[in-house]
Amino acid sequence: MGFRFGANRSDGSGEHNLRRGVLYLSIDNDFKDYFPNPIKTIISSAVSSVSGIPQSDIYQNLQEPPDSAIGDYGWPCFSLAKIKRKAPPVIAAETAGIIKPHSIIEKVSSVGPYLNFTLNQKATIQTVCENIFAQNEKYGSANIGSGKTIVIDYSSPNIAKPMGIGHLRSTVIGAALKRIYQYLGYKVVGINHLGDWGTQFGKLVAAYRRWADQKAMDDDPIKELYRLYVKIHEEAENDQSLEDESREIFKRLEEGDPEITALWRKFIAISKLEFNRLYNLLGITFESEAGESFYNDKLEHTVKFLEDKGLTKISREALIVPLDEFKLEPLLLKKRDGSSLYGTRDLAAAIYRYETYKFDLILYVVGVAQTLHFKQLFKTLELAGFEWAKDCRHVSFGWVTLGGEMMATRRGNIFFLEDVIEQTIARARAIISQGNPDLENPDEVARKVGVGAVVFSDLAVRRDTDVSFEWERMLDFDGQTGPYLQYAHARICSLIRKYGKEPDGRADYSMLKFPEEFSLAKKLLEYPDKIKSAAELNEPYIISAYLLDLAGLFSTYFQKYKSPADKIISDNSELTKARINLAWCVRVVLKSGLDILGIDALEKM
RNA sequence: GCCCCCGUAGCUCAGUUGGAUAGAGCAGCGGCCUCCGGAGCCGUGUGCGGCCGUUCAAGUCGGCCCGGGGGUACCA
Repeated sequence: MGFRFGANRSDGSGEHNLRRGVLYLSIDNDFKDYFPNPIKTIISSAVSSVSGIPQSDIYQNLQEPPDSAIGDYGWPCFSLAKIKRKAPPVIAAETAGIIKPHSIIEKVSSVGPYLNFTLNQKATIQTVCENIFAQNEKYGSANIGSGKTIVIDYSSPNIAKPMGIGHLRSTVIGAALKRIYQYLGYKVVGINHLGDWGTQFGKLVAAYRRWADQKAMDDDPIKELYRLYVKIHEEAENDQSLEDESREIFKRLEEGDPEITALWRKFIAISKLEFNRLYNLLGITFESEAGESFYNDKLEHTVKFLEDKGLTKISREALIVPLDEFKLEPLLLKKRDGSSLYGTRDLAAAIYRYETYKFDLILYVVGVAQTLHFKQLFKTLELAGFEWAKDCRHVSFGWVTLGGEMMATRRGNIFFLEDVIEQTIARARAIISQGNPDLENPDEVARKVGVGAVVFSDLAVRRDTDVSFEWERMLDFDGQTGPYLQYAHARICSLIRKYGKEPDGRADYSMLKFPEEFSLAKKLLEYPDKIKSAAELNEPYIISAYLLDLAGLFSTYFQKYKSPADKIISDNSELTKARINLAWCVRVVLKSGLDILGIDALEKM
């Protein structure tokens, strides 16, 4: 079976780094001294050498002044003032006098307690453009994760329920995180922890036996299973015997009852067909699809292991891991009838995954409702002596609400993901017909735009905020949307097509004198740090927000200068070269970011 | 009951882990194709639920109150 326990075995990388009494993740040090912005690196290095404050602290605290007339980067001197025991404005002024200008940093000044740095426009634009031309689609990538493995548990839908718009969150957040970490050099194992086991199957079988409509099962099996699922939950509200019956059926499934097992297989086959169709549409892939049932033969080992460690006890006829000294509810391992629970299976899964992948970090992209569950799970792993328990993270996300109410399959108030995507594709198709009827592959483009709109809607906000679903907004492709980003990308592609040559990165960047050109360069400079932050916080929306900024700056720039001399493509071939190079860099970053989010960067739309 | 999360513009959301004057999109209104794509751009108003505290500095941290939600033993 290949299943064994490696408690207390060190993998060599999992040192306990203590700061503020918090156990550091094994990958935290990977980020600490990663300074991808060359200009911030120069500034923070200079400030560090005159102040003695660690460069990483300074790098992290460099911020954009409220007005670009003050400077392009600012650093608050309060921490240094405290060390030197002088007033912050005095320290700022003194320090500004010490630090020498540089070819890129043309002015060091102070305003009140802030130390400010003004960049040279030409040197900045040139630096960033040459950087991006040199790295192309690898701009912003890194090898800080080289040799390390991250496991991400995402999507993980439950069998026999259609995928609702709510399930999309785990799926697209997890898939984006996977690409973010891969971009930083980590090996990532994406796992679809299918909900293919548990008492819910007992419920489903009970419902199937009672109310299944064979014709409906043939026509649209997933919808029929959904109907049964909702119905049994409704009926069970007033009929306790249904709950008991369901538990009994699940127990027999766990014991291998052939008839129930056959039904179970049938339900899984139906669901997987539907899931795979959606995964294809969304471009989602996994390295492993070991679902809950996969661990069925490993549960006894797990339970016995915990028993041998003396962590368990019987309470109210159930086998539990008491956690009250940590102010947590107990983790239930076995019901009174001996059957397993999701906690049992998650324990076995975590251990199996560590044994199999030797991960440096494992992320569970699961809704916020399961916060307590993961606290219990991680604490139990810690108590069992697994030092990697500190490398387990619940990456939670908020609810999808509908008119202020939580969407939940059981309540029956969900929208089917497939229906939603169909609608957005249809909307995209309509816009194409109206605005760009000569497009050669309108259906393909409509599909990519529609999917992009849906995916982006879930990646555009912080994970933990609940998102309210509104058709009106989902079908609106204006403003802060996926199609807006795709449109900006397509426009730049169109420009470069018109230019007719492949830009090579060489140009006289001193010719770029517009403030928007400077702003774009500075924005492009931020991209690698955004990737870093997105990984540190496990927040893909950081990339989404950044791309909106970037696309917005470009759109403004593009539309503002319309006179023949100021246009990107003008009679002045040297100037055109420089401008096209900058636009090309914007395109590279837009495409890179969209790729990471899982949205197709279109050349025409 | 106990624990956790959340209240920012009419709506949907940001706010760089405590920093300089709280920002976007949508909706509304008013403008912009002598076209490098109008799925775009420009202009225009209102806001941190309330009170007290911590300190040089609070939308951000702490306490209490009000309001909304979630979790809380055999569902996941």
